[in-house]
Amino acid sequence: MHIRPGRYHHGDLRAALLNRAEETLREKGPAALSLRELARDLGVSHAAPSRHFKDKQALLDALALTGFERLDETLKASRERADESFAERLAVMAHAYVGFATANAELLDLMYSIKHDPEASEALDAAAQRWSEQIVELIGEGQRQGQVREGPMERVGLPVFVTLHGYASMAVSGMLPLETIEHGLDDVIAYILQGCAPE
Amino acid sequence: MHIRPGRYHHGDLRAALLNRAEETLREKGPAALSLRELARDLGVSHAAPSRHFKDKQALLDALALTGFERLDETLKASRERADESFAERLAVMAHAYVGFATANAELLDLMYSIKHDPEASEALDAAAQRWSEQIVELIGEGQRQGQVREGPMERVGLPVFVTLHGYASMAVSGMLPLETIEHGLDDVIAYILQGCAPE
DNA sequence: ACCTGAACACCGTTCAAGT
DNA sequence: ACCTGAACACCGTTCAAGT
Repeated sequence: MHIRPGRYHHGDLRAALLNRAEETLREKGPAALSLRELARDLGVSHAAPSRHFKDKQALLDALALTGFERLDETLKASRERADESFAERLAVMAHAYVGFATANAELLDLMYSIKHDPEASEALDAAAQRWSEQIVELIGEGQRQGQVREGPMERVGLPVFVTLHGYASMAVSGMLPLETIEHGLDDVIAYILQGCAPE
Repeated sequence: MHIRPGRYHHGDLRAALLNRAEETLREKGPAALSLRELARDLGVSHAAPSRHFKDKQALLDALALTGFERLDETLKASRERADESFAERLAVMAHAYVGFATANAELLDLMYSIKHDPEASEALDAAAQRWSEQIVELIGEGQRQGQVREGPMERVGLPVFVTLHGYASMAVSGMLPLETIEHGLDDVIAYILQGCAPE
């Protein structure tokens, strides 16, 4: 078990905790996530995690943060695969977001869960803001190409944002039949295009 | 403490548990909800709840179900306040749904949380389906009035559904600034109207 | 039928103490 | 700096027993 001799069991217990937490979140759900079991899985004492996360909520917040970072990377990568037409770029981003959401359902739930601890959520808010800015850029391009109505971003971009988020959220919560998820997104994309087009 | 003599402490412990659970959910969040504390609050032993809910998840499921029922009533009531134009009816329903969501944020989160216990969620699925049928009716009226494009409901209604749900979901999760929530909905309604209009 | 009380196996968190 | 071990106050769940 000598991953890095001279540094106890782990070279990076913090990262190991986050990785393992995401696995059990995915496999057994949020209710089954316990700090003590995490510590057991990693072969450290049950008190060890407290050196890296002040409490369980801090670990969950950090986990949600990594989710936003990976989402951001996923969307950035997807944009390089898109051509220059607004419709195509919107479609690529929509599929990328919904794909991430369904592939990481429990994590997405955590990322958007209510923060009843109103401190420490600044970092999360900022991370959520960052990915919404990818939509802002997309909408801006659409406006320059005349595919999207003029107006301030809070008014023009918000509807697009909530539509994508709503689709992903419904898919994740299991309220949409699986075949609807597969075939419904293209209809939603067409509706978004029409909804934000100049009149 | 004789609420109903001859029937122990409570006339209806089940209902009392659900009521108290919703209060603490609203006031202290889902993490603070414990069966033992619920029992303590109601003056019964900690084992009493198990007579009415086989485990904690069963109580949460029942609570979510009451949420869907109240949502359904709220929406039904709102429809009586609307005139006959599609735009007006859509606006009334949108405000009613978003109003319910923000007034019952934690409960809405619970209603749409992932069911990692895939049993027993049939009743919840059915309840969610019931409120979506109110949108189906609305869309059907819009189609008959020529305000909404023709087509099967899964294709025409789904985009409207996910837009409203996405807006409510963003508002509930705290990702939208409060003033955006207030002023943004009317823009979203206009966008929905344009998005599902005949081309 | 409905509830109690004790018991069991688990938690999260803290804190002195070790290396 | 990083972790351990014991301790504390809490859980959810079960089950014999009471009324």
